[in-house]
Amino acid sequence: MVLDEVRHFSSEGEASEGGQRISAVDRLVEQIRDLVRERGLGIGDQLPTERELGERFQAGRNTVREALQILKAYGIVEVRPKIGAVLSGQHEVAIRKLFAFQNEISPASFLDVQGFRRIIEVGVGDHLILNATAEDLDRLEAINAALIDNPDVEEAARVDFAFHEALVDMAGNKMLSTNYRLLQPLIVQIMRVGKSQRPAQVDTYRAHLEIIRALRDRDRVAYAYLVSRHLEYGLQFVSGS
Amino acid sequence: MVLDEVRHFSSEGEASEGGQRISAVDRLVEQIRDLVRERGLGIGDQLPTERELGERFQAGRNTVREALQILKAYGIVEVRPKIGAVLSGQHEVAIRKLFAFQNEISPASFLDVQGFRRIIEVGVGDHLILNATAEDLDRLEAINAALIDNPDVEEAARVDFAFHEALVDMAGNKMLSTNYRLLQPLIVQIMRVGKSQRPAQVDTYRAHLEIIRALRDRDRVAYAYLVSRHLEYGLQFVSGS
DNA sequence: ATTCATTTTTTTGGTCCAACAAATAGGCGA
DNA sequence: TCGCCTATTTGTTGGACCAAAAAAATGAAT
Repeated sequence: MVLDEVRHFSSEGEASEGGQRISAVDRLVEQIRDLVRERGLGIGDQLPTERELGERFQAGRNTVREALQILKAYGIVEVRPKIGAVLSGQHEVAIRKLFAFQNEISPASFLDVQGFRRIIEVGVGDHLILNATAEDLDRLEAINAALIDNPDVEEAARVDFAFHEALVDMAGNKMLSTNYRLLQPLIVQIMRVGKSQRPAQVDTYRAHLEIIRALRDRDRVAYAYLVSRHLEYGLQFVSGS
Repeated sequence: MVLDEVRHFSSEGEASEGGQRISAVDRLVEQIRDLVRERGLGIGDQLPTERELGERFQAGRNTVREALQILKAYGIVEVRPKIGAVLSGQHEVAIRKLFAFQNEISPASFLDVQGFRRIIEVGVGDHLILNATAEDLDRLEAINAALIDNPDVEEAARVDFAFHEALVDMAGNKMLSTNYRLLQPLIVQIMRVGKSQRPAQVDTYRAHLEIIRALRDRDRVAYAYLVSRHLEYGLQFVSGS
């Protein structure tokens, strides 16, 4: 059965500058982003319904849906039945998820991750030595305290990460914190391995205490040494090649 | 017109453990990933057609398309008209794109990015001082040479980034390189601003030369100082608050 | 007859629509 | 106040058509 109404595509002027033909879906992604910017929408605000978006931007509902899937994968929106698409603050989560999407752990990446951490955590030392307040260090100690008598390996690994995360966050650099958190899944996995032995857990607790003490003493050499040693310690659990 | 064949959904056992109902699209994403794993497909290999995937996994073509949009957003596949979906090695590119998706440049993030770079680039110093070969340094100089007499601001910024990227890559840490590259769009934008003035471009070239010299001399103190100063130099072009 | 260029056919992604299923917000009544 | 009902909206499917590109068929020239 032939439809009476035939749709005519690509009637737009086809800018002289060639470029690859932009798909309707990609165009919609941009248009929806613009819409959000125009209206100054924030997290929690909701977008028009799929049908409305389609009508507004001259696109079919399936096309709108495909665009929304992309926005969803990017963590920009979250779609709930009946409610529609609402602006979501899950952007960073999406990045993290994507980052760990096919990053299987290999012995080599163990070394890489620890090397990365060493550069970061030693690197923030200068700033921490100068600017860490007593409250900051108390907070570190509070986090560290949750490490002892924690029978759950998974939970202990999480606390361990929280300690190092807090350390990095104290540098007050958003990019730094974001990048460090990106490796969270990998780091936690390394920690999980280390935490399976009980004595190791106590060693971790003590190493953290020493690091805090170095910060209190504003001893940057000791800090750098202790952090390096602590991270190398974690490697001993990796079955070497 | 009522369809003769009525589809019956959710006939699968509905695992006792509640959990949120998995959408058909998400299920398809997993199934396609499994398919790739099963067949041991690598980059460049192509997936079945959308219609085939739909038939194989009992899903409509639109559903398959939505799943493919997600895989595409993740950089797992690349869809070419007529060819179909082919496995893509653009995973990292996708991460980078996603990372820069809503990271608008603000004066604050300028500072953040430069601070992050300082920690990284200074941090790799120890390794470079010890392990950089003459060939490595020659390569750096070759890249740097492309900086002079380059009238195109965009191209000069790219070369500038390539220099710093090579520096970081020389550390031989994949995680480090990946994370550094993540900031590429932001860094290049900073550089673009700096390159708009001609004298700044020459200054950049000279600063790079000094850094290379410090590495040749295996002078770690000079290296750290020069890198820090070079990165701070870039900040002077940011219109302060 | 073979080879190359051209035309036609087929295949496949891109887009849209109509229909129905499922979920739920919001109204309505007990 | 509580529970039910309805209307609306997303979730999913099948079908139709278009455009582009590959594949196949055709034909001409050597």
